Amino acid sequence: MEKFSYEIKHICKQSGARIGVFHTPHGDIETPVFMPVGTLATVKGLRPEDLEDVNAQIILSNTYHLFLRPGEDVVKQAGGLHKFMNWNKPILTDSGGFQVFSLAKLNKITDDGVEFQSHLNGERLFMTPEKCMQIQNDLGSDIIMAFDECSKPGVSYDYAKKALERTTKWLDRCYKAHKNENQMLFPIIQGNFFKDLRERSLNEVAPYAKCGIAVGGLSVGEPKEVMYDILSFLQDKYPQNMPRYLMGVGSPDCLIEGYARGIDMMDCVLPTRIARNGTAFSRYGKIVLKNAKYKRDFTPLEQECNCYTCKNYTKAYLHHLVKCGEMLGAELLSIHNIYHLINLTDKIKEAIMQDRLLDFRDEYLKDYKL
RNA sequence: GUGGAUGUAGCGUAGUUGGUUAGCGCGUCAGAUUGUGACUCUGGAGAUCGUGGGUUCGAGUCCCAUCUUCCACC
Repeated sequence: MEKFSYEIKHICKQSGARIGVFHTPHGDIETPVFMPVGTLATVKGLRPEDLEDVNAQIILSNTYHLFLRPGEDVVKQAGGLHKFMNWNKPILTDSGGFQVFSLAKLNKITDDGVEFQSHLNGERLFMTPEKCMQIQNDLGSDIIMAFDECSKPGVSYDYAKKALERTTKWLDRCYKAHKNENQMLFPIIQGNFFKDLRERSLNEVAPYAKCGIAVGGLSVGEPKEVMYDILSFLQDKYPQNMPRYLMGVGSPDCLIEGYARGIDMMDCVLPTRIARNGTAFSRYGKIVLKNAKYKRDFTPLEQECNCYTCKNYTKAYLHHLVKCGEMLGAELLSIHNIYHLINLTDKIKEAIMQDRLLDFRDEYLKDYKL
């Protein structure tokens, strides 16, 4: 019996957005799904119980970070990532491809792999597709990502082409090195902002996609319209019978726009990062809790929100916590922000079910301040 | 009462032999954050330099008076 499969339950007639169930060894995931990010084997500020409370179905963790600290051997010895961090639902690990480019001091990219310096201590290290697979195999996540090269916005056509070709070659090596049938390998589509390169990348990596494919290299600083345009272009070209994962997105508006373009899975650090800096999502836009106008606002972040934070705390209290730099403020805001995106995804599911996601988007964005 | 010290933004302070628009930290106000280096980054507002007079081309800086606070002595 296959350990992974994807069942499509409904396709929105208006947008093409899908509702489905992704079966994995650690349980089913209803899509569309928003995945909170837990880089260092913890979603910052939330206990696993909190994640359950906000209805998180799957979380993300990170190969690059866990490789550097504590080391994949430690996680393996602990019995795998699920046991190590006490989270028994599905986990997706990012490959470290992005981090090697965004965090580490990059020394050299060759066809063989990437030489980089650890952001922790400057140690020179070498990452290859094979090493990346070995680390993710040891971590024991359910979904593992291919080691890719995420080219930056603004690079030349020729460089973007070279990066996508290398990504495909590395994918082939990932595929050959990966043996664990309890882990699904997601290929990643690159190609920067050139449509023909995107299409080419999709066609090259699709044969390696068994139950899931990802779009990388977007939401890296380009205008949103550029991302939406690429996503629209790709929408009818993906393999149909598997989930599509848009990496690193997003904000509430990006979630809606992404799902409306046939994306099934997204992840983003935004809800937890802005929470740590004192900002909350709301139906009408961001709430910056630092602002003085909340000093005596004894109402919840959102009256109608059912999250733990909104049910028990006022904006005045959150304002106080944020102003004092108290960690509870970051925790409560993280809970709310993740709940907000997951709850929004639930509303989107309803709209897909009713074949009216585009109407829903227009209604939603009309009152949403970007 | 006498002698000494002190006074610069809400708080703490820098300011050279007198020399452009009085600098900094905290606080304050507002923005940013998208496959995560938690507690970050960017920007704004806020000072008739205790008060009054004098010297000087020019005074936070020098002189006189006065007030505040603190210390010591009677």
